[in-house]
Amino acid sequence: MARTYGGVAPEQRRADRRARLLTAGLELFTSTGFRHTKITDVCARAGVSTRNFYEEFTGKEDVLRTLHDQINSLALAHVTAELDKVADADALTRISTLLDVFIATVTVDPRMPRLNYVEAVGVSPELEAQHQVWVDRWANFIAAEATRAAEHGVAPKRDYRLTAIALVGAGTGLLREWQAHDPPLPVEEIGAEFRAMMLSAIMRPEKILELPGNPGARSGVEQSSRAGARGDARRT
Amino acid sequence: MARTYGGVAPEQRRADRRARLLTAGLELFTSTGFRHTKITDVCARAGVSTRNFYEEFTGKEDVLRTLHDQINSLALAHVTAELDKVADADALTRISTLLDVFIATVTVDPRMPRLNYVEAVGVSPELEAQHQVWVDRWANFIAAEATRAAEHGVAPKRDYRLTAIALVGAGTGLLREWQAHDPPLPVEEIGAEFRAMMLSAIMRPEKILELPGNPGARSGVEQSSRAGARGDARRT
DNA sequence: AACCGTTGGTAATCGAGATTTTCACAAAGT
DNA sequence: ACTTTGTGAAAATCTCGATTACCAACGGTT
Repeated sequence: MARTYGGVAPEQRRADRRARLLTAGLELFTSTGFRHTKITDVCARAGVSTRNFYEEFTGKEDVLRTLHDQINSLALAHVTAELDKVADADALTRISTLLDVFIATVTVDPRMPRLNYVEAVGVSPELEAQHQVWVDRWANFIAAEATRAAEHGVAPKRDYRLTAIALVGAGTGLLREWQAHDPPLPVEEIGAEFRAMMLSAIMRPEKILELPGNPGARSGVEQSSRAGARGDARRT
Repeated sequence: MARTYGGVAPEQRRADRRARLLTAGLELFTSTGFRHTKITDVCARAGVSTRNFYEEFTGKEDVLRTLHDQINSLALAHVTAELDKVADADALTRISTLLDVFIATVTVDPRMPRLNYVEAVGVSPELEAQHQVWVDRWANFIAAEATRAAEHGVAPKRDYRLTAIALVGAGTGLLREWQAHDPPLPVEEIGAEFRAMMLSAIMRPEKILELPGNPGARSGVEQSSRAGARGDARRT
């Protein structure tokens, strides 16, 4: 067993087919849409037989999950690499770096945000779990940098977990719009907005605003539990 | 034609079935997941035959689109109603109101954000278009309030379109996490975070930060077009 | 009370696409 | 050259769910 075929090792041939399937999947999922792409379409475009498909993946979703992971991993790798290079820069520079590299990486190819933020949503519990994991990772990243900024005295010392989650959401929203809009939104403006929002969210004072006399909105709409509605979220 | 059956007019019976189908759809789409719910499931739970189903809807997606629209419309109605009540309050109070009412409305039932931000994503071009329309509406709303704040001198005069889109994304992200997390995130903290982020994003100065000497990240990663990387996005 | 038009539920059809199996070939070892 | 075995294409099967068609029941009408 394990002979070399066609000049290349079987391992290599396998890897090639797998790579081609992933490429085809990325292309079709983001154009036809995941729901409407058939396995045979992917196989046809990749030049791979269905038999080989099932040798590599358990089904369509498996391909999607792999792509989703790949894209996030790629971005994370780029970000960590850059962050290492500016290991001892000031905190705000590091945050800007994190963000610039992230945006730069995923906007290289509009199919990446499309797959990550549109096609891979609401497909299966497994994929939702995977999404959850990545949101956590990115949020932790952001929170860690924010904490660092706080230690350097350029941001207040507080819990940044929710802020980080909201920032991940902001980035997701911007990128989803970016890839959907026609005419396309300029990448530079997306990046600038994301950066400004992140910096202002991190550097903002604990109490943004003490509402005068009338404290916020209060009326007809049935409201579940409205404690802490004046911005006094706090931990510990 | 048009007799009264079972005591009620046929119109009424139709409307009832339609309503029951929508309720069943909301329940099943958010538990089983849209992909994996079958039309017959919806019919069974609603106590409606497939024949009647096709009298009301063209298919599963039609139900989903209707629900998506309903939820957004509900939230918008609540928000505009409240905003009218504080028509001449100061700008920041209005913004807080907008936000509080929105959060209060959609967190009444976790199935709403689940359907809106998870199940209804990446299903079909039509649904994506509908999503786009709603993002635009909400973003315009936010941008209008921000502009109002600027006119009152509590925020800089600038273009708030992208900021508004990012804020919509932030809200989406927070709510998606909220409905997915176990143990659940406290609603009050979500609201507080969203409000703080919105206020700091709107009130932030034009130039958040002039990067010192080394201007941001620049290196290995291939970058598409990096003009404006120092935050000089501007219109007109 | 018999009739007719409308309505609803059930059961059959129909089609699409995923998964498996078969078959022929090609390449390596002997 | 011959056998053996991995490999790929295509065809066959097989399952599932959407859609349609049919039949029964019901209520008002005469």
